[in-house]
Amino acid sequence: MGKRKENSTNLHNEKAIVGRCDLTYAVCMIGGRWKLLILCKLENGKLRFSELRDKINGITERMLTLQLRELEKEGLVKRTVYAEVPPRVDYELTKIATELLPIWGQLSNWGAKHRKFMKNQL
Amino acid sequence: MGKRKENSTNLHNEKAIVGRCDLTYAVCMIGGRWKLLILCKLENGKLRFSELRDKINGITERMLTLQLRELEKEGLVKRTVYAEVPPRVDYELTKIATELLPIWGQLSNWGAKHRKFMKNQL
DNA sequence: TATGGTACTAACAAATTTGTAAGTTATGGG
DNA sequence: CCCATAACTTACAAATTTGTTAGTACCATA
Repeated sequence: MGKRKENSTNLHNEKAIVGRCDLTYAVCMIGGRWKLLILCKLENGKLRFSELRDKINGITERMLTLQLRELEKEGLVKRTVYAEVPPRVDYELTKIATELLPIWGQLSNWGAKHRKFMKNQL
Repeated sequence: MGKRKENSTNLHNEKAIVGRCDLTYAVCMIGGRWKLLILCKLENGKLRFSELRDKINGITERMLTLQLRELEKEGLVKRTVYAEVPPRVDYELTKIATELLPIWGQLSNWGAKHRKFMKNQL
């Protein structure tokens, strides 16, 4: 997002953990505040910047841009720019990102179950 | 971890997202720097505080405490205190946490695959 | 010539998470 | 009485993420 400081313990720890653990690596990849939401919106096909912005309640253009840029770097979304005026850009999931979908389904089910479970604890 | 500020846009956004999306809810739950590592160490049974600390390279006692406390609140680990001196405390996964294990397996595989894929991009 | 729409970027501020360093508690053994 | 030990706390500082506000470029159209 902003650039990170080289030589911080923080960065060092993160690298050490992510470097060893594929699970943490995978989870870090989708760890930003809005990333999962963005990816979910793209499940059914391409969307342009403004469509994403309008579908995601509360996100600012800055945040949308930042998270899309990261997702792009990570190879999870593909960005296509059309040479038009006014500009048009669209985003879609990459192949490897779509392979996450079934896993998300399961995680999501688990989440729903956990949520109910916690409610009953009150 | 530290208490969060009521009425911040930040908190508000998080609540709104997590409130609606089971997937984000599930991912947030394991989102701290050290949480997955801790949970993984507990896969094979109970461990005491000092054992966790020693098995997790680079973690400080403060961080270990914080993350364990959250995991406990979230119902993912169970904490047991023995009335001894010096104190003894151990931690174990709860039932609902163990239901995540197969999903982690898949995510982890995906992570490994993605990592290879990215290497080949260079 | 002024306007409008789209997809951004820049500068700054606030909130949140993570790390550092130094205590604290209680008690059994010497 | 003093010390060691395990499992924490506390106060503070640094790093990182998120949010706010105000711009930018482009050119077809009015």
